[in-house]
Amino acid sequence: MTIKDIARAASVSHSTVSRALRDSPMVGRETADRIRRIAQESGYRASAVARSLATSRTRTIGVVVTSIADPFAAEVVSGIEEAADSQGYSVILADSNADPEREVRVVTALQERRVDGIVVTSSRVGALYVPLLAQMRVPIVLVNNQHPSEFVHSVMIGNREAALAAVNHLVALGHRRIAYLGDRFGHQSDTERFAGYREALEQADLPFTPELVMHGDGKLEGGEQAMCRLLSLAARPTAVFCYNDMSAVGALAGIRTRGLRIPEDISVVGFDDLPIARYTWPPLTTVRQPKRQMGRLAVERLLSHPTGIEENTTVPGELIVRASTAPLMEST
Amino acid sequence: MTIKDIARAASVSHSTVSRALRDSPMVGRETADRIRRIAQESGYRASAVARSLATSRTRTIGVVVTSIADPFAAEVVSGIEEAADSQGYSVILADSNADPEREVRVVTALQERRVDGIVVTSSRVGALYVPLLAQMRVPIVLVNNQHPSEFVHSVMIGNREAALAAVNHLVALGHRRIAYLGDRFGHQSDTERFAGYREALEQADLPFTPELVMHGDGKLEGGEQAMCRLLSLAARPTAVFCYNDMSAVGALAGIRTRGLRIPEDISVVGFDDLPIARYTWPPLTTVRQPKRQMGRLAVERLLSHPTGIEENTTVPGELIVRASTAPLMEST
DNA sequence: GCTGACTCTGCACACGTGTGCGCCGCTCCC
DNA sequence: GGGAGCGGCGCACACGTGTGCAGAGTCAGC
Repeated sequence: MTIKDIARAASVSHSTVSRALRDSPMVGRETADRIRRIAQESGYRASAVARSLATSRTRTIGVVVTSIADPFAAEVVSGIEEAADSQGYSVILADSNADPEREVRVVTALQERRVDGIVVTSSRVGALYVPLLAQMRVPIVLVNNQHPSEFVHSVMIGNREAALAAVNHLVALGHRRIAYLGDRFGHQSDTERFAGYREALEQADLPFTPELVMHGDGKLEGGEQAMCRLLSLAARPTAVFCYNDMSAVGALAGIRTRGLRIPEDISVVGFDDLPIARYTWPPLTTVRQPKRQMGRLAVERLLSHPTGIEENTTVPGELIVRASTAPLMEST
Repeated sequence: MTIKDIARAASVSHSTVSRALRDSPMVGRETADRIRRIAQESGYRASAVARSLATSRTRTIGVVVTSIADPFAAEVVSGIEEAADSQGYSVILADSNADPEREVRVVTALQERRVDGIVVTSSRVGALYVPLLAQMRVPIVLVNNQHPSEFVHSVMIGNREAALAAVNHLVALGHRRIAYLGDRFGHQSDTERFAGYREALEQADLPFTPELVMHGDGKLEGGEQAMCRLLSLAARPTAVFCYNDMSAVGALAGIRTRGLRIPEDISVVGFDDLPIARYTWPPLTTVRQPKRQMGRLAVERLLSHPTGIEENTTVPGELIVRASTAPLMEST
């Protein structure tokens, strides 16, 4: 069932059909109506692949994630999908699963599929495929990451400021031994949140203690393990600022396994404000990222700057205080 | 940069280049090597869209989800991606966001993009787009859902048996007032899990009490609200079997807000075994679904049964007993 | 040396849609 | 009445790759 079949049925040329279906003013009123009726009745669906070949635009965007099972990435992708759909674009999902070999494979695939743009979320700085991406003549938007290069835009959260606010919150509650539970993969977000942490300590005239910095994997397991290491310290922290909510939830579990109470014995702050954050016990104090909106913004940047100069958009985080943080107890 | 440019550089016809790059035995050894070297050096990437047009196969599979932000769907998609990648297929993600209008839009898009197959996960029975799907001449696999139709395969968990085992576990612990916290969208999974619940009651000679059945939305909010309704009953349940882990986590929060303890006052069982289930407090007793494997299986079915007769694959669930369930206390 | 078989390469067309340009017929105006 | 202008339509080619078939070249066997 192609455009030619419609043409035959309507006794016109295929060009006229093509124009009629695309609402071109070049075709007469009733001819167009007749053609559209026939197309409708026969259940005709234009071939996007033929159209792509002819127009050299595919109306697809590639989305690269480290893992779609990561809730943060999933929320961002949800926003991307929404914006893409509303503009008539489709999303090709490329899950690298943090496997370097697979990273280059999926990026090669996106290149062959001639996607009109690429959004990369939660990538590691210096990942193998970044140079590959750069050589494609296609706009790229990095979410929560930056890369010095042309064709690369970014949508970021104000990491340093948000981390500063989160740690200031702990300081204001009287905490002095505040740990940082980071991520070990060298994300730019981690570096910047850590910088905010240090800045808060400095502003409060608190000493920076290297032992109070531990690295997880940004996931539940790593968060728990890193927390356990923190709890084994001779002088353990009374509060922890975590790289993200998943780490924080892991930390909550680690703390409870030791028989300690939250927030009485130790306060915990996360980052992301995943849906689950309201439902942990106790509910998690965290920094809200407008994850869906960031996804939508990424698509907007992509489609409005076909190949312009680099542009970096920063959205603010918002500290959400719940019950996992409390004033320092006198006992310590 | 096309196949013709390579042809010119190698002083051969474009046909020979096409064959050389596809490792056809029809082309001479050193000619092929020369062509491949030139292609390599010039960074040539074949156009998947032109190839698709010529071969009328796109090597893409469409994945329809109600929401990619749902952790169960995300895990399944992760498995789908993995299997697709290993077979050289790409995934087009179509997130319907439970919006009927958008459902038909995304399915139309998949149709126009000429995907080679479709996996639908967590759909609602009788969703608007199911007939649309059926009329495409493309293999379809439903995950945790079935639909009587040709071209439709399915990969399911043994819902009834698993639910039976879960509720039997509660019965064995001495519980007699066991609630079912379901889903209100009419998923087939919900119906089947509910059937397993009733069967377990029957086998244990326990009466079925309609008030003990409440419906959430399969997400955190709905789980909490439904749980609150259950706790408002004059004779409240001592155990709850939940449709899925997200509902269960919501239920945990609802129970705690009432100042009750888990599992001392009330036992909770989930379904899915999401990563988070090990990290709730207390860790959640639940039924494990091999989510990634189900995704991989779906792709396998898709690619091995281009258009054969309908085939239904069922994988078993596994009860994982953790700390959210305990023997009934004497007090009640 | 001729013939047949085999290897390698190129020609030409196909896939389905978009589009520049030319042609036809009508209308309007001088 | 003739020419200009214009609306409506078709011709032909383009997009980049795959492939059936024919033809050119080589080699071995008789």
